[in-house]
Amino acid sequence: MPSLTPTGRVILGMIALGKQTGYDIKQLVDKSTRHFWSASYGQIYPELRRLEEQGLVRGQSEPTGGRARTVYTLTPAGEAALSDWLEPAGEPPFEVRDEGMLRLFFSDFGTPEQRIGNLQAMRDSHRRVLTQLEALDEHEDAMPAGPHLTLELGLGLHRWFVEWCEETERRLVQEQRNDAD
Amino acid sequence: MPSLTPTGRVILGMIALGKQTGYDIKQLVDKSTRHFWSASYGQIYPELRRLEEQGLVRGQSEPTGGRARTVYTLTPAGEAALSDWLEPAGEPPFEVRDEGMLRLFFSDFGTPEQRIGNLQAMRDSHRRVLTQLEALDEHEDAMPAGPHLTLELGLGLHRWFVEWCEETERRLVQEQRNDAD
DNA sequence: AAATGCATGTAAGACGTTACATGATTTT
DNA sequence: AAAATCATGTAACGTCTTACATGCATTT
Repeated sequence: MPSLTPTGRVILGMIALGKQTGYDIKQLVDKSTRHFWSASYGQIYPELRRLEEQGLVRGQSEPTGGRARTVYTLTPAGEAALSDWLEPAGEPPFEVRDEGMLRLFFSDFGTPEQRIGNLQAMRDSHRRVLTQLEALDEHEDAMPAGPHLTLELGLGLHRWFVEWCEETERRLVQEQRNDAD
Repeated sequence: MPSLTPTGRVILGMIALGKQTGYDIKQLVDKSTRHFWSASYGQIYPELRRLEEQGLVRGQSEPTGGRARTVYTLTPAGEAALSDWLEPAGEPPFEVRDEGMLRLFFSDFGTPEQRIGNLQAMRDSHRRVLTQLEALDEHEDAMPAGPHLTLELGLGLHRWFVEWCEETERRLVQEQRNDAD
């Protein structure tokens, strides 16, 4: 049996959470896991069909009026696959792709102003994510423990990032002033 | 003129830093940017040729004894492209793919032990990265400001992660005890 | 003599986004 | 009547990893 693809993992979980259509799944991904795990329609719909072929989900046509609609549920095999995957296993893949950091890394080839500008751009982008996460945090009470944990983690992480950028910016500005003397 | 591909960006910068061969570039990527920007041989070698076609780098054959070796340098156009890209521009792409967090997110479908186990696995993986970064930090003095900044950022980030995991683990264990009463 | 490091490369496939297309339903 | 939302899907393209293959040079 072929193992779950990356997008397959999130889909299975989202169906377990009660999301029924590809559209629903995408909505929730954008709202809740986007900051550490994203997915696009171009992945979701084909993957749903693959999961069905593998017998992990079952889709039933349930139109809303004249609008086509396929509702998915987990099969017992799907529940088992989700359960298996939830078992802690070695180092879980962790990846970051941060172009702001890459610009910082090569910032010796630019001006001090560019370096600080890039730092500010990073700060702004983390602030923006933070604002979005803070909006979600207001329905905190209606949230299961798992989603709540990752929300807290995201909030803490981006707050830390913003602070680091601010602190570093102050330090660089200070150093620049000292050099001017 | 076609814009720089993701891998193209890091290659151009690495050549500017004095790395001459595909092999050298890969070594430095693994040592220094891996934690926020990775690249594989399968990308690097073809991309070097594309960059040459675009006139951004120039390759010259400089064998070491009987061993083939191609040494790359930036052309003026390549320097300009690097310089352009270094200019702060909007929100720099930032992506995280964290399977540990995804497991946490769905942890309501598992046992409390699994949740804690996954938290510990996350902690361990961040500790491992931390150890690697700390080893690099010892040659701190010989490091340009840019690379030094990103190293500090990586150290702080993974330290924060480890602490968050530890703190959360304590809290979860505590709650589990309370529930047992 | 063997192991490690230097050096280059490719083929296959997995993974992903973007942009486009379509049309019904609900809200304003 | 228009705009927003619900709902599904595909084609093209871009990107990336993995696994494999090759062979010289240097160190042990």
